[in-house]
Amino acid sequence: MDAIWMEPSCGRAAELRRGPWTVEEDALLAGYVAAHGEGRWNELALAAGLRRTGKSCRLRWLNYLRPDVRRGDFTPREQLLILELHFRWGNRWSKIAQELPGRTDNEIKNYWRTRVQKHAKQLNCDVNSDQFRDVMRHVWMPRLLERIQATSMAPSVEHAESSPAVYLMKKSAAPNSPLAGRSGMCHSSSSRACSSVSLEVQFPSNQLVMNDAGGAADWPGSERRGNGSAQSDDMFDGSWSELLARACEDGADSVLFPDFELGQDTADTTSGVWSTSGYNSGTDLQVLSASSSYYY
DNA sequence: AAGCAGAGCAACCGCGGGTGG
DNA sequence: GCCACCCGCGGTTGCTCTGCT
Repeated sequence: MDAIWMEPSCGRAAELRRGPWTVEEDALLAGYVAAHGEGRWNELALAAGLRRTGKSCRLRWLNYLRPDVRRGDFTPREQLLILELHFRWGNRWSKIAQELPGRTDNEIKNYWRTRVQKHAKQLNCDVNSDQFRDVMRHVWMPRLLERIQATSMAPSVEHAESSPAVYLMKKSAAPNSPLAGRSGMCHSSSSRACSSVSLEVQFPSNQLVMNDAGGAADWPGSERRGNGSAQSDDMFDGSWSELLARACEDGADSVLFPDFELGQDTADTTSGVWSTSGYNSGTDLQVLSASSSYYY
């Protein structure tokens, strides 16, 4: 890189290194943190003999070296949670990351920017527009729920028992709901599109720690990138993007979204009623979980 | 095979909040 | 109350890899 590496024994103030971390630097940092713990990053950088800023050390540790950091594609559950929490908190990446064990704010932020914003751009929608939010609420999120449910129902899938307890029921919007109160939400001039979706997904405590990307292999338009070892679970890929493009171009009223009616009583033992038919029938949706309630 | 463009991700930067002197 | 320092967060940049032509 452009910076100069100097031996730690050199007494002079050395050039600070920038750019990608080397294996040696990683080992130094990880070893020092293991021995002395996190925090006081500037002091740590000096004591460990790293020619890095404290900020850089902290970032490297949190985003890469931390033992519990989890890598790989986001599962449908994680995608749904990201969408859900972004509705609630906006670009509060670190806050969102707290709800996804093993995932970093940087990773989530990158996901949002590379996947979600990319597709918003493809649809000629602003990612923060009500139009795009409606598409996410009424198309993407139900589809994710469907996939989560489908995965949990597959008897041969190893993680079937870890499916989230997802309930969905029709519910009127909470009066104090920020989303319900947002002006311009009814872009399609349809009152049914004004439904304020309260989504809520409960994950078993161990759920997000495991790599449960199974079941995504045959999703149409799934793309491979990077080392090619992972297959995307991106719900916006391929034909789905085309559908959404039509939705944005024509307006929700003129597009028949798939009816993600899933059979009742067909899921795991925790399954209740879940259907997006509320969208078509003019009622609001709510996903309930056994743990807490999210109201918009 | 080479060049190009786009996607994804790691890392950096600037700012604001918190804390201690 | 003020200042300096540290930490954490969100936004941005730039490098690397892949696929396409």
